[in-house]
Amino acid sequence: MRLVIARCQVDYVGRLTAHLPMAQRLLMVKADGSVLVHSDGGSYKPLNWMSPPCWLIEEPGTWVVQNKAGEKLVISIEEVLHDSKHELGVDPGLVKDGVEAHLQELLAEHVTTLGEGWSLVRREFPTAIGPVDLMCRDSGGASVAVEIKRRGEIDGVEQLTRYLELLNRDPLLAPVSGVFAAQLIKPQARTLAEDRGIRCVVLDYDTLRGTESDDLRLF
Amino acid sequence: MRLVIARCQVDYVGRLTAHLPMAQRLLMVKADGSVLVHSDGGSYKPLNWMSPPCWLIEEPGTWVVQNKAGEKLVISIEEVLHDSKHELGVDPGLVKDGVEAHLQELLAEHVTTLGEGWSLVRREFPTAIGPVDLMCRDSGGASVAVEIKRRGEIDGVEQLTRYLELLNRDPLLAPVSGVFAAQLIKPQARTLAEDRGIRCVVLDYDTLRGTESDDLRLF
DNA sequence: GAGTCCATGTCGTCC
DNA sequence: GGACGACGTGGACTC
Repeated sequence: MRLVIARCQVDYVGRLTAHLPMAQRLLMVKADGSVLVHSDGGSYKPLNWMSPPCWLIEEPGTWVVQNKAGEKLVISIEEVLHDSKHELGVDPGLVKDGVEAHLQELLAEHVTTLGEGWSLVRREFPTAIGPVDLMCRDSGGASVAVEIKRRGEIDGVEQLTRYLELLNRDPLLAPVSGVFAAQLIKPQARTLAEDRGIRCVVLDYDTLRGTESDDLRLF
Repeated sequence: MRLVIARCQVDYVGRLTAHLPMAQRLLMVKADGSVLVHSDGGSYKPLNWMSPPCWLIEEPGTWVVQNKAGEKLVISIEEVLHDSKHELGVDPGLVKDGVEAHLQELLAEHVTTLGEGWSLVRREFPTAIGPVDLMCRDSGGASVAVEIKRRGEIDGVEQLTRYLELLNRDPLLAPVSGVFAAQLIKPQARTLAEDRGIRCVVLDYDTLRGTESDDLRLF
């Protein structure tokens, strides 16, 4: 990784056109050739950048970074205040927990959270327009499609509605009802869902995990 | 801005839980207290970070960055390989061109691109669930709601569908038809749109801009 | 503050 | 490689 602090001006031409006037910034050149232009504030997003795979051509006072698609980043350098290189090696990568995939696993294992006597047909139940998170049967044997979200918003309700519309055309499955399950359900999403006859269920991640721990403790 | 190259381990606890094993990385501390942890590859997104406003408490071998919401980033430092500080000053900021807002402007000025004799009622036509990009009248005086996207995907069709459903309840406007206009329309979005009686129009940014230039040349 | 929508979104995964 | 959905989405803008 190369770190350069420089007074520079940056122009990007690609999916859009963008210009950064002359000012002092950090230029970060990663081992894969990608370049990031950071200011001393804002958030984690650089002011400008080029993602790998891309190539940096360095001339005195001008860097040109290009990718295969023809997007181009031109950096004009007026003054270099710092320039250092560092060997970091390959990163072992991030380990995450608590995301939707895990919620789905937990709920699949404890499908009775949704109703007494319910059973799981399968996770990622395939349809022509994409997989339904969980397909279940309720205690009466009726099909229920379950959409799981961390944050339940209007998009998720639309998604489940599309699935239900399609699934209910299949005479082997119909009638299929819907459950919208999320750690947090926004009021507007709840209103839309209930208006469409979709049941809303708020999930508690710790309780689901706790249930799992309890199960394990039985052995 | 402070740049530290260090062998470190990072743990984030907040909206999710994430862990980075011990390895060499760049730690960037910005003037506003925000912290970014970068590896020597990937793209512009840091492996881990804390956005401002947040506070860094530095102890020997351990940094703790926290925000008001209680999210926490704990960085355990085993070895420091580089540590430098730089005064960058405030950045003048980025100037952009070619985004959706500009597409909307251009199409609003050249609404006849959509059809002979069409006229613009208004941009950002207000509805209870959000503004419609363009409200037009066709040559016969019928209302047309236009949704503009840079990339036309399924979400955009759903959005326009919601607007149309609402607008068609208004006897003063109904019947309202829909146009889905985008620089690129994904096949699935096109299928869904046309299935719902929504017309799809592919926009050419340069042609729209060219049309504008021609107009200007007349003066 | 909540709701809504754009983004050079980026990122993973599945096909 | 393309399509699709999640994201610690972030950020801007409206009400």
